[in-house]
Amino acid sequence: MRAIPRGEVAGYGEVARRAGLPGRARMVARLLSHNEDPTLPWHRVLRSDGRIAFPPDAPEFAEQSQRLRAEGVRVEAGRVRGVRAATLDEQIWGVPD
DNA sequence: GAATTGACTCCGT
DNA sequence: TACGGAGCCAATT
Repeated sequence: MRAIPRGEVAGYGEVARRAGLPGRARMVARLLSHNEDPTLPWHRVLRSDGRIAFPPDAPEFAEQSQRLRAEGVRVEAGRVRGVRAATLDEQIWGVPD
């Protein structure tokens, strides 16, 4: 997850796969929900459809959007624009699959 | 050990 | 793009 460059994002599934745990997207989500490490760029992790995983009324939603925008990522109504959310495996790790 | 519960994903409408 | 349904995995009840 820390390998995700500033200003880029990745999906839960992507992260799980790169961690050697295909199909464990929910596990990643669970880890994040319990994570306490402030240096972990959790805000760069989105759902497969490129949207923020929180409901728009959740306080985390605002925080994540803000953090992303602070990195130059365009966020509109909980959806991330300008970055491939589900398939930048290659873009990040140079793995063509 | 069955039922429930998510910061999930895929597919058909 | 939005919805609903089914599948999924691990932790919790």
